[in-house]
Amino acid sequence: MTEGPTITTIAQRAGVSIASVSRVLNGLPTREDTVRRVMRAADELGYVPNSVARSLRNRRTDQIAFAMADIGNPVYVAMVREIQPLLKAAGYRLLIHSTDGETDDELDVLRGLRERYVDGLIISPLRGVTQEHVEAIVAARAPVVVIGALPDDMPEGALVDNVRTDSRTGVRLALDHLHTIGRRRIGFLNGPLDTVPGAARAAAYREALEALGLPYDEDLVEVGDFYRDSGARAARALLSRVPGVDALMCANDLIALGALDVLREQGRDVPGDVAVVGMDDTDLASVTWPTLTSVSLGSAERGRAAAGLLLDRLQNGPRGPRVAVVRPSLTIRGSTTVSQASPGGAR
Amino acid sequence: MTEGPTITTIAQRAGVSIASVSRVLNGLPTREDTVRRVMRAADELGYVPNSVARSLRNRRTDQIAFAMADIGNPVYVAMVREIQPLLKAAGYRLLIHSTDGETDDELDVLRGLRERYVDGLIISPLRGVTQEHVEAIVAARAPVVVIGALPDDMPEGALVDNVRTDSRTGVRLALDHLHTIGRRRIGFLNGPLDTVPGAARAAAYREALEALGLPYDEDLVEVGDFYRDSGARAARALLSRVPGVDALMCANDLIALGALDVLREQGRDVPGDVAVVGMDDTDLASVTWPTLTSVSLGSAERGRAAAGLLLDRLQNGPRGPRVAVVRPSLTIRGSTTVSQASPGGAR
DNA sequence: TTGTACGCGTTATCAA
DNA sequence: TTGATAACGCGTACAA
Repeated sequence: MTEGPTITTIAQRAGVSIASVSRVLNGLPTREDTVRRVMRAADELGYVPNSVARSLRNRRTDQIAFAMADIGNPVYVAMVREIQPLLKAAGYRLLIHSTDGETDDELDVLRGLRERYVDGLIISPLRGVTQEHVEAIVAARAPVVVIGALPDDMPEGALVDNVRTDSRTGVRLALDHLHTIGRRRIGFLNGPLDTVPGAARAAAYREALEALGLPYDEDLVEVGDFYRDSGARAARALLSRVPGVDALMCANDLIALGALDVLREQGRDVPGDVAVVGMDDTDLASVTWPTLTSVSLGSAERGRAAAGLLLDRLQNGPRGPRVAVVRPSLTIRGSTTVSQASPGGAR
Repeated sequence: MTEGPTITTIAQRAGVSIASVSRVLNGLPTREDTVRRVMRAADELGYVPNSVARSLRNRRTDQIAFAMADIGNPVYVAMVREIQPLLKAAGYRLLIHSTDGETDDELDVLRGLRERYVDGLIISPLRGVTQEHVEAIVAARAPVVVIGALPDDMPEGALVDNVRTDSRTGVRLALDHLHTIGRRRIGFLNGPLDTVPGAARAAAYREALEALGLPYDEDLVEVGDFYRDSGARAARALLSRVPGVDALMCANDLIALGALDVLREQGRDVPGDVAVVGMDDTDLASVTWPTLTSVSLGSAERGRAAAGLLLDRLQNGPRGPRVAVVRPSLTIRGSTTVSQASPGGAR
């Protein structure tokens, strides 16, 4: 009772061999009488197959892992939310790894693949895919989907698919919008430059300015972390350095929250005095006041695409590396449009 | 190369038996020369132990599952965020199950424990622990921690610990606060009554009113779902039925968001005309405008406590069922205090 | 149609 | 100190 029935227990009880039990349990053709006796015994014993033993034999765990920097970040929550039901529907369990964005932790996860405790992995490396990442992926012998940028020179043998977004275009959409509503002194609050998003968005900001014929002024740029308080610090610094700023482009929504805090604290009207745009279009964007215009990088779509690619590879066997690109879009809300900014009317 | 080295491969290469390989790998006393040869062979082959085989042999998976209604809910995110690092530090991997609050899915998870794919489970049943839950827990033979209420009559043999909060006291804190700031017509926006939190909070609301000597008026109560749009609907209904309401107690923060939406839309000042209190004290509460006073039910603490209880049981063997109670507290913000409500001054 | 026997990769016991 | 060997629970050739 305390140890749980196995097919051997059933075999004894039903008076047949373990092979017959296994056959019945797996629905292979068996004499009807045998089927009945086995099923009966299994029922009475409350038999449940041991998934570990099955995994050892079948060389598959029916588990998939998702590794990202921080499960507290709404972007990753959105991804998990899409990934989970897809995996579940396909019969896989989901493991979660939070890496804190530490490259070492990411490498541990990738190397851990060799222990074969999962059939595949979705990973979103925060600071980019290093040579060591690549080596670990090649050595993994389990399919990996990378959400984010991948080096151009991936080795042939790597079982890897790639889901990426185009934050360049994303930033461009935002700056175009700000330009359209008449803003010309557009500040930029970025995250760390040694992260993939940070670096990409920095470059994109310059490019977008150029395309708009606006000068690049490094006084308008502030670098911090991807958090709210850091965003507030950065905003404060930028506003005191360049009081005439009429728009703030923020590298993510949390930074934008911090910026909104400071603007409110200083009594500056949003978007009247300063328009604000966030990035990632998280749930937070519709909660702030004014609501936050934000560049959507399609977190949900990226999650879905990643799960889709992985499942396809798992179910339909080997295929060449693939890339899925999710197009960014701009969700315009109150922080850049007066109409929505004060629905209550005069107040 | 494609199949991965095992201890047998190593044994051949090192010219020793698999037993010796195993000993060396597990750090058991071995002749130094043997150690060197084995380690060398293992290194050269890039050996990594197969976790599934090890699990089969050791009867432990080093995995723990957390099952909750919806990973998109900030309450559960807060829990996961605490649970994950604790498990990781103790050498366990984390599996996530989203049950959508469906009792059937919860039962599937509980029954799935018999497949032995995890060493333990933390579960937060949305609609309460039914007789079927209890049976599954007893049959599980793996330790379970339930976050939420547990029936009084749990059978002896159940390996179950319990983490609960006291939402009665939580609601009481909120209503006391509202009463203190002079509110007397306190509406209540609740979630479904067939959920554990919904039922508990409904009762708590009545009790708290009574304690304050305020009459219970069913016109002041609206029942919907635990979501923002539902909260908005409920608020609209309540406000049109009883325009003179001077406070809204909301059964969670999402409902409160919806209420804030409606109040703003109707041009009612918060907290001047109507004070609002949420519940759960999620990250959202500090993002809204005005910021949201909210009853903290200690999601993070509950997560931590649950992980602690489970790990303790796993590491230190059997012990009687335990209960950890997390005390609620009230985080006062702008939606109930004028001072914080308009920091920008006259505007 | 059924049963025997082996292998999946480890760990642990028991002789030698 | 070491090697042969037996589990762990399941699936499946192969032979009967």
